[in-house]
Amino acid sequence: MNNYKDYERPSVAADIVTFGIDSERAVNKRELDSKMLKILLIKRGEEPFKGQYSLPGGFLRPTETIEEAALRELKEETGIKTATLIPLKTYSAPDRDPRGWIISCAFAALIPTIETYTDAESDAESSFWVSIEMGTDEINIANGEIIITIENEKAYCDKLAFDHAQIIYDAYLKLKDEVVNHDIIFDLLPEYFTIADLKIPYEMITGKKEAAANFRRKISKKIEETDMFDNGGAMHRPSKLYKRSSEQE
Amino acid sequence: MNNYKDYERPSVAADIVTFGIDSERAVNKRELDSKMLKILLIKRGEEPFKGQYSLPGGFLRPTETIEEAALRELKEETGIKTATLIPLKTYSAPDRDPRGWIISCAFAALIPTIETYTDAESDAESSFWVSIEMGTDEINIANGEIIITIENEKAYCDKLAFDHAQIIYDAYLKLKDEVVNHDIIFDLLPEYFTIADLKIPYEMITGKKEAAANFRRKISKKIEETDMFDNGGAMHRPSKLYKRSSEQE
DNA sequence: GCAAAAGTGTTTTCTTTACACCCATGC
DNA sequence: GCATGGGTGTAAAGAAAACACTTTTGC
Repeated sequence: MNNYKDYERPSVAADIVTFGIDSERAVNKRELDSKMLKILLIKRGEEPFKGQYSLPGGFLRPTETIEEAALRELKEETGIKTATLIPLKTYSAPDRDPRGWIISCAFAALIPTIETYTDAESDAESSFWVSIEMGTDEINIANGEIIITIENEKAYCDKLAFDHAQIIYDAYLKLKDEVVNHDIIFDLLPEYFTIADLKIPYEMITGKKEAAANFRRKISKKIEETDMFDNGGAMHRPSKLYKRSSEQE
Repeated sequence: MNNYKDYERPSVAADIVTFGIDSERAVNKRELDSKMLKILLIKRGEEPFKGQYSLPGGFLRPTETIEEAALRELKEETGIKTATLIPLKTYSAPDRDPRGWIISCAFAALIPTIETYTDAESDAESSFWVSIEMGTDEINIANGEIIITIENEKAYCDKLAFDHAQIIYDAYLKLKDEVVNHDIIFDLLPEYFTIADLKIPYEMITGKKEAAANFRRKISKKIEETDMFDNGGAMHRPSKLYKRSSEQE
């Protein structure tokens, strides 16, 4: 083997698909609060892909790990200070970036309910939350403004820069897999939550409706009752607040 | 954002934890064939970590993806031509390699039964298969010659170079997770196999014994009968050979 | 009272677990 | 015959699904 310095080196970036649940208080007291799964995008102000959307991200520095780089960029570009990071794959097609040889370590980042994180704390003008919904062969982003088409596991979208359509698709699949197999759903919720807070995002992400009584039983081992209640003045019985069960898995 | 060329660039390597099932025909006809989960290691002939063990791997080239780099290095260093690659995380601690700033995209690679791949086809003198067994707080490699100690998800071993002890530990956990949740066990088997070929590795990897009758039922939906039988002259009823079910999941 | 969602109970179905038993083979 | 692992049957226990019903709230 030759000396490692003989080899050309790529630039290494971290790109982040940030997921959050947006809870908008219902205007009409007869309705449930509307909950949406959202991701963070950036509108690109410069070339390449000027005017298109991209994921927050940036380059790895010699003094940090790639996870630290991801969190640093997330903070710089969106104001978010803490998040659960889930590593996705590394995107390394030689032609994925027209600027040159740049590979990207992609992450999914999960933050507890969005409202507590945006506006007040955000120092980023350019990043914004958009809704994301998974269909059978497409992903609908920002209520139809951005549509990712899926064909044979490949994702296409001409409004998203680089291979970010593919990264978003892969991130969504990973999120779903983690929700089904590893209780990661709790990382999208605040410390205290109602059963509905848990059930609605769960159904959106997995794409499957659950009967209320059955869902309650299924997750009962993973949560603990508190003696608090939540009722946004809605016209129905108040919901008990739960927290994540303290026993380890 | 500045021009990307302003940033210093790391060397990027791919390191591979190659898993395979080694089936040694039993000497005594009264015994079952012994099956072991094994991984591929390399004895380092040069500094750093001269004399210690490391994973096969090498540097990413500008014309290939990191997956292609992993498969190329696997072929060059071990003679293995095809494998199922599972991406692990990227290891990027700034001080992980004493030679300089080198980050590593790690992969698990799964190959069908070892014997068909080694000796005859291998053009690598330096790589070799060693057994791997997971205990509660340690990993036993090569029948006790290499012991990885686990403490709080951190892996330590002074016989393994770089952070490769940690990579092997993470790879094992990932393999286990994939076997439990995603039927990846079939990628460790040849096209035709007996129920025992399936059950023994499954139990070794998951660390849980399954009652034979129940295991058979559990996996019955995922396999198809053939009209072939396998009996290495053993003193018991011959085993029917099965293949993976052709229906997609 | 009424609508809406929270929450409980019951029955049915399916899957998982445990265990008893028969089958085919080489010696 | 006998030991060994391959393979089947069956019953109990547990989890998932379906559905009917009660509770608490704001108007």
